Amino acid sequence: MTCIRPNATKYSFPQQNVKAFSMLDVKYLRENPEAAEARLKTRGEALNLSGFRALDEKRRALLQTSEELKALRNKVSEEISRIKEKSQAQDRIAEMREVSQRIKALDDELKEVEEALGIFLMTVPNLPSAAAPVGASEADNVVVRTWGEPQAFSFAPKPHWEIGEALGILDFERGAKLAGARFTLYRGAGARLERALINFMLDLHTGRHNYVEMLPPFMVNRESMTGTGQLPKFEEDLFHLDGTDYFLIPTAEVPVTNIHRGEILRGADLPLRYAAYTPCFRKEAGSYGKDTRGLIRQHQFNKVELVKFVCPADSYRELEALVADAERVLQLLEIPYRVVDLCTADLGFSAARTYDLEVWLPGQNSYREISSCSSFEDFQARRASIRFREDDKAKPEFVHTLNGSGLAVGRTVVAILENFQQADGTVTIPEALRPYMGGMESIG
RNA sequence: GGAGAGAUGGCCGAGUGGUCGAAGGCGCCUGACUCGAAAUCAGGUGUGGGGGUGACUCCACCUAGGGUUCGAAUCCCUAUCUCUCCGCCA
Repeated sequence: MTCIRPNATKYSFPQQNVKAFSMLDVKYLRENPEAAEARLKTRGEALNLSGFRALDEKRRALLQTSEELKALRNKVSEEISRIKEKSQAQDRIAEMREVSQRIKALDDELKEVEEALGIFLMTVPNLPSAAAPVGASEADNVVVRTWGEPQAFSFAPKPHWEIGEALGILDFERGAKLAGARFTLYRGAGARLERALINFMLDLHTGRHNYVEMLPPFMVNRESMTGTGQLPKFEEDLFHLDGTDYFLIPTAEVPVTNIHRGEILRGADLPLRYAAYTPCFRKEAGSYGKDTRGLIRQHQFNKVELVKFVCPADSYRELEALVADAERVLQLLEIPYRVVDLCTADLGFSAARTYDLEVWLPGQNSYREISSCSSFEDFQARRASIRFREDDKAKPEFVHTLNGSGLAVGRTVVAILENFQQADGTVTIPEALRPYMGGMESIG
């Protein structure tokens, strides 16, 4: 049983040099610019590192000059302190006044260079894992395995919005009245079904998969959004609360990964596995025509998220286990799905490797994403400064972070309605879920 | 929302302009003693960034960001967070 020992887990909470944080390893970029450019190119990122290298060199030159002057100032200031009669130190004080001014000028310039460097580095996506299939588009994703047989219907299966409306459990019109497009009102057994799924998933992951349940804030600050990679590049996808610096979370990944921002964890405590239910809020900018009907693409939806902090050596074994944990939900619910290995071109900004779970939706005669499980390697750990010490004497190293949906709840409702619909318009409730539905066997 | 107090290393806690990266204690590591352990004694014990093949060396960091000064943990300003009291509230 994994358990949280706050005092043991929180090995230390250092003041971190947040402004110097880098997303990709600066040393790696400095020493292997061609390799980095080539790998980024596989994800469609045409990047020229020459500007970066020029800035990097300028930074080091400025730093050296500034530090030499600081060493001088420290030395002379100490001499001044030893002189009893300050009138005898006037010339040196004047000299140091000038040195200080030069230092100030150098540091101002250095700050500008570091800001430019920071802005550049913050917007460079992660390097794809060497294991990720190289591809040019979504079409090059690789289906790794398929589970379950899409059932043959003796009638034309309906899309979930028709089923839900007919049963009186999904009300899209009133959702739109209350808030707008892409909002839905759940009613009666529909609301119960959503809640049952949340509890079912959390119980499974905490009870059988050894995750610790978390219930984080649903809005976070800018630092947290930057730590996981949503900012600075994707601000237009986020809901921001006017007059504050809070953002509504687009996924529990953000608050849960940032739980350990700025911390040094104990190697013995790894891996840490957290499960969290949260609503998720997304602007869905740029998807105007897509999935306008039904629950597939909402501004607000529920999700149970799995997050792991692991030793780099265990990273990919833990990713496979994470995928298996998410798959288990669909297996218990008896919903056919397939696992897709995303190609380099389809990877998200922060991800190094991603498996998507796609459920079969008979109402749409296609597989649709219901979970996305990724390893970020040390990308988020660098941004958020999350490290661990192998043992008490070891140097801190960056952890690897992983996360995956386990699962998107609204889309699971979609999958249940469409896969378990009956000819008479009712929907059978999967057996595993019935205890969570007060024993109800079917809706309608 | 109003009034006040505070934020120092893994933890506790000193420090109000110079030799302070920071006393002391606790914890931890190494060594001595021991059959072993405890106790005791001695030494050590932060992070990041430059430079050097290396021994090593320099710089920065006392919540964060500015300022004053030859010199700032220490003085000034701002922000954040914590605590106390009042008001309000699930």
